[in-house]
Amino acid sequence: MTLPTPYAEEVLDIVARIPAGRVLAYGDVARLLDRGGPRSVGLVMSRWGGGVPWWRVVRADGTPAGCHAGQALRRLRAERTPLSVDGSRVDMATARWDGRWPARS
DNA sequence: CTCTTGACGCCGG
DNA sequence: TCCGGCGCCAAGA
Repeated sequence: MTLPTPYAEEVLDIVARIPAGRVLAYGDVARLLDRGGPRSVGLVMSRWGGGVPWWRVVRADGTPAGCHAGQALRRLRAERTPLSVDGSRVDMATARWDGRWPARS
């Protein structure tokens, strides 16, 4: 297991800040960093995503990525992330994080 | 420097 | 809605 590259550190930092109950698409992370692309982010998550809330990063259409789909859906549901009616994907329209901290009461 | 590899995104059909 | 195809970008060989 090689150490995270500087770019990877930036990606992981963003992911670590996603509030519970909200999500980001791979492409969103890249745009917030204003660097790289969706695939680069995916590559980082596959190698070093284990230390951050990886289930809060999903595809642009709201479906969790790859082999962890089942696990991800479980966790998302557990933290009350808005899901589609059939529960198979995240409701991106309401769950997408804008990069700002949640409004507190 | 070139080529390949992905937990991706978008645009048709 | 569900595919297929092409573009995308960091990393490593």
